[in-house]
Amino acid sequence: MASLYSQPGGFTVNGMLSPAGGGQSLVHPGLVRGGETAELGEHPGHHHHHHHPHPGHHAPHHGAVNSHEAHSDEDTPTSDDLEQFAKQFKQRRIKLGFTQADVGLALGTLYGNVFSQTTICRFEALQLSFKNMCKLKPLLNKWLEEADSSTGSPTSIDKIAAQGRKRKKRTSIEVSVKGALESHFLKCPKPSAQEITNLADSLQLEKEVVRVWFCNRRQKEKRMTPPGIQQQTPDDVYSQVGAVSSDTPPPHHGLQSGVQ
DNA sequence: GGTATGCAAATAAGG
DNA sequence: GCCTTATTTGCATAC
Repeated sequence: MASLYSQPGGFTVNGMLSPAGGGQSLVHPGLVRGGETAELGEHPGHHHHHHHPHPGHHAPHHGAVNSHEAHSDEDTPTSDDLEQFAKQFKQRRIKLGFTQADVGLALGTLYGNVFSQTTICRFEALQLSFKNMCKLKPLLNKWLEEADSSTGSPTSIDKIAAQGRKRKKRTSIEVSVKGALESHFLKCPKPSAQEITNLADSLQLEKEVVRVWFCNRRQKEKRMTPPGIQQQTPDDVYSQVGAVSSDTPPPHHGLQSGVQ
């Protein structure tokens, strides 16, 4: 019973109707299909081979990514399909006079989940993971149909929307509060439930927010300090000889999509 | 004004 | 229930 999220009924917990702001961000790269490399992602001045707008030819799953569930209508699109769609989507969207934020909001009226301008932006720029792109494509496609089938007549795509938000609104933690959390983290990276409760209470934050903050903070810590790495300053080098690993793995953990 | 993007909340999935 | 890891998503703000 705990719908601690914004109730799809009326008001939201913290800001009410989203100011429609929002950007999105993620990071990189490109859609990488299950295991094959997709040349999506970036193309700073490069070639373009547009071929086949041709249905009938499906994704060449390499028999690895093959799913067997819910593929009612569409199979997994290929990276080309997505690229194609994204481009066309953006073009139409603009032609119809809608902004990315408009679309994000409209998705809320159509489906119940609102998306931010950021997400729409990233979709258009192919900056979401392949899987994520596949998930959003149908929604955007539907909006597109809805939108241009009714050119001229404002249908339902523009309303207050934002009613059935499923995702909790992102909490903005004040700088001073962050500082407090940070100092607690240094003392104790893994506080008990009780400690979290106390901390949440004193900082005037929801317990869940504090718990998640610590989880995320720990993740960040790991990213910053991959195992096998000796955080050593140039000076330490001299005194640490032969102490540990002989090499220094790159501090970067850039995988395909995810870590930032 | 919209749009892009860095940092990081919130979520998903397996323990 | 909470943790971890991987990922999705958006606030805030720079273009």
